[in-house]
Amino acid sequence: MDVDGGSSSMGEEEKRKMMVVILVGAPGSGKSTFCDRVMRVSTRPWVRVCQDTISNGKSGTKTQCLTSAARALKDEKSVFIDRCNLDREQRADFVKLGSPQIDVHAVVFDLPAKLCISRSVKRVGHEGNLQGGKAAAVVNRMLQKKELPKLSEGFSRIAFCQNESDVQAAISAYSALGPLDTLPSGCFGQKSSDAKIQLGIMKFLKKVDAPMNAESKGNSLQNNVTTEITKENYSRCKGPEDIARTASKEEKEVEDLALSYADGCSSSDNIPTLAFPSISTADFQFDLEKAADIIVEKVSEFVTKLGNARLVLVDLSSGSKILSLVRAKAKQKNIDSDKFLTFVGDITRLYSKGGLCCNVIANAANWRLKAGGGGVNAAIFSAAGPALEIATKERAGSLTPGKAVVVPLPSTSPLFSREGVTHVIHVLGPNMNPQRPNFLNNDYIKGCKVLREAYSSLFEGFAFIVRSQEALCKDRTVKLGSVLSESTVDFEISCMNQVSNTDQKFKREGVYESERNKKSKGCQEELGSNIIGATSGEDNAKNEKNNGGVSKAWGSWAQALYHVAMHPEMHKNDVMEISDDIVVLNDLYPKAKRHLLVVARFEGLDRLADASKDHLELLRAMHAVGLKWAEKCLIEDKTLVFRLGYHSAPSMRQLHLHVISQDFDSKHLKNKKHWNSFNTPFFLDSVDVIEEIDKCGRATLKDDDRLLSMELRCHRCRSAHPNLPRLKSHIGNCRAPFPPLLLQNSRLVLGLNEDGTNQ
DNA sequence: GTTCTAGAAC
DNA sequence: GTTCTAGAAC
Repeated sequence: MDVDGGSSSMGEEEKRKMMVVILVGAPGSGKSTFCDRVMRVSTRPWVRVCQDTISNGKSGTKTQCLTSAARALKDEKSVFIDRCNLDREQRADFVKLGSPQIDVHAVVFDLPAKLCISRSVKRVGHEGNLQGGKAAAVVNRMLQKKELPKLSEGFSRIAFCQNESDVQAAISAYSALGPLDTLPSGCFGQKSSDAKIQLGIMKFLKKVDAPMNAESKGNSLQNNVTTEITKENYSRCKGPEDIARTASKEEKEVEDLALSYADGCSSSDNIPTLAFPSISTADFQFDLEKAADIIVEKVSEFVTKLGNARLVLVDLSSGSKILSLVRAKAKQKNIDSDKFLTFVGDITRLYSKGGLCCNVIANAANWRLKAGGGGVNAAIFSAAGPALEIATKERAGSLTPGKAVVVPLPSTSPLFSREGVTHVIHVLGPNMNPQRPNFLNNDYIKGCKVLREAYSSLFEGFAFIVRSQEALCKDRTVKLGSVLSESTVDFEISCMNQVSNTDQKFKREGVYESERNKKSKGCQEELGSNIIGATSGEDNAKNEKNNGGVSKAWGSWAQALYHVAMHPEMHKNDVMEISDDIVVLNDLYPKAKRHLLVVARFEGLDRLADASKDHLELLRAMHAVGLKWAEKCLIEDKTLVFRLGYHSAPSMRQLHLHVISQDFDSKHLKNKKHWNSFNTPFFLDSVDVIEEIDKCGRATLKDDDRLLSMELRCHRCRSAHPNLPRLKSHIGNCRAPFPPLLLQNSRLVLGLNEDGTNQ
C-alpha cells in the first residue's frame, strides 16, 4: 500500500489533511462505482459531490458542485468530485479548492470508449439519465474533448487507470486512507494511450502542415521525409507536450521521475532522434564536398548500429549546399530514408516550427564550450537558456577537436519544455579557418580524420543515450506498475540491458571519443595540450582514466578511503582489519547503528564500474570479510539485520563494500540522498554484483541521479514519507517484514536464534 | 563525503 | 517563527 502506515508515529498533534479527488472520465467509465466502493470501507470522512444528483437528486450546475465541495472541506471532510471533468477548463475551479492543507488529486478513468459506451447503453436508471442509444453519441462527443490532466494544472497526484486492475488498485489505495494518511505525490500509471497519441497527432499534423510544406516544396526528399513522418511515424513521435509538463517546483522531482516512467518507458514506439548540424562547414570553413562525404560515410556506418533511432542533418537555409550534397550522396549510397533524413529549419525550433520531434540535438560547439560566438552554437545556447550552460559546465570545461560531450538538458530549459529536447551533445570539429586560432592550415588529411572522429564521437554519444534510455525503461516499467497497484515496490534486479563498462566510464565523464581517436591520440594531443587545462597533483594524474581530454577528477575530500587503502599503516587507529587485499574500517559517518566499510586495496579499482571478471575473487573475499564482520556485530546485538552492497556511483574513491545495519538509526543520516543511496536500486547487493559479474563480466550500475532524489519510502513496508525526519520516526517503529526481494538470495544477513534458525 | 546557509515549506 | 531542503564550498 502506498499509504503512510505510520499515523501513530505522527502523533496526535498532526493536522488533518483533506483531499479533493477530481475524478476524470467519460460516462460509464466507473467514477461513481469508484466512489461507492471507497466510501463503503474508508475510515476517512468522504463526501461525494456528484453533479448528476446534486440538485435534490437531479442534475445540477458546476457552481452547486463547487459550493458543496467547499462546504464539505470546511467540515474537514475529503471530497470526490464525481463529474466528467474531461478538460482542463472543467477541472480548473475544482483544482482551486486546493491549499497547503488540502491536496488535490486526479483519478483518471481512461478506459476504452467502447467499454464506457456499452456500460452507459446498458445502464438503467443512471443518475445522469444517460442511457440507451443516445449514450454512444454522447460518450464519443465527450471523449473528443478529452484532455488528460497534468500535474502543472495544480494536482499533487494523478493516477491513471487504463484497465480494471488499475481501477481496483486505485480503489484499494483510497479505501485504505485513514483520516491522517496521505498518498505520495506524482503522476502514476500513465501509459501511452490512444487518446494521448491522438492528441499528439492533431498537434503534430497542424504544425507539419504549415511551415514545413512551405519550405520543402520542390524538394522531393524533404517532402518524402514529411510524408514518412506524418503517415507512418507520427504515433511513435514523442512530442514535447508529452514529456514537458511543467510542474511546480515541489512536484518537479517526482514528476520528472513519473515522466520518465510514463513516457520514456511506456511509449516503446517513440523514435529517438538526433538532429545535428553539419560540423565544421560553417565558421570552420571545412570543404563542403569532403564534409558531405564524411557525413554520409559516418551516417551509413552508424544507422545500422542505432536500431530504431534516427539521424537528421539540419540546416537553416533551404538553399543549403551541404544538405543537397549530402542528400545526393545518401541517395547514391542507398541509406535507409527511415533512419536518416535531412531537414531545413532552425535546430532550436524543430518541433515548434517544423513538427519534427528530436530528443537529442547536436551543437557545433567551440572548444571552451561557451555560449555565444555565432551560428548554431550561439543559437542553441541562447534557445536553451542558462540551464544548458550550467549543465555543460558540470560535465566538461572544454573539448578537443574530434570529441563530443553529452549534456542532459535540465527540464527548466525551454528547449526541453518547448521542443522536447532531453540532451544536447556538444561536438567540436576541425578548424580550417585561418582567421581562427589553432587552424589546420589546409591540412585535409588531418582535417578529414578529425571530422570523422567528431561524427563518430557524436553518434556514439547518441547511441549511448538511446541504449541507456532503453535500459532505464525496462528497469522502470516494473516499478511503475507496482507504485499504483501495490504494496511492495520490487525493483528489478537483472543483468539485462547491461551497459558496457566502456560506456559506463564514458557516462561518468560524459565525454565520447571515437574508437579511432582512442587508439591514436596524435592529432588531438597537439591541439589538446593547449586546449585542455592541465591538472596537477600525483593523485589526480593516477586518477584520470578515460578523461578524453576533459578532466573530472575526484575531489580532495573524496580521496580519504583511497589513502587508507594505500597506506593503512598510517591509519592504525581507524583500521579494524588489514590484509594484502582489503582493509576494514568503521564508516566515519555511519548511517546506521553499525556501518562498516570493506575497502579494496587494488590501485586503479576506484569503483564498481572498474570491476570486471578479473576482480571476482577480490569481490568474493570482500563479501566474505563483510559477512564475517556482520556476524561479529550480530553477536553483540542480535536484533540487527545487515545488508552488504555497493553504491552505483560512490562519492569516495576506492572500491568499498558497505556493511550496514538496517535500522538506519543514525544522526548522520541527514538527507534524501543518504537514504536513497542505501534504499533504492542505486544500492547494489554484493551477492547480486558477484553473480552478475560472474555471468556477464560487469555489474549493471544504476547511477541515475533521479534515484537519489526519489520520494522517501520505508525500506520495510514501502510507505512514502514527506521528509526525512518523518521517515526516520516511521522507521523507528516500523516492524513490517522486509520486502520479499530483500529476503531472497541472502541479501539480508540476520542473526540466528538459539535453535540455529534465522530470527 | 560534510558543513554551511539561504530560502522554501510549514 | 521553526523546520527542512538543496546547492555551494570545501
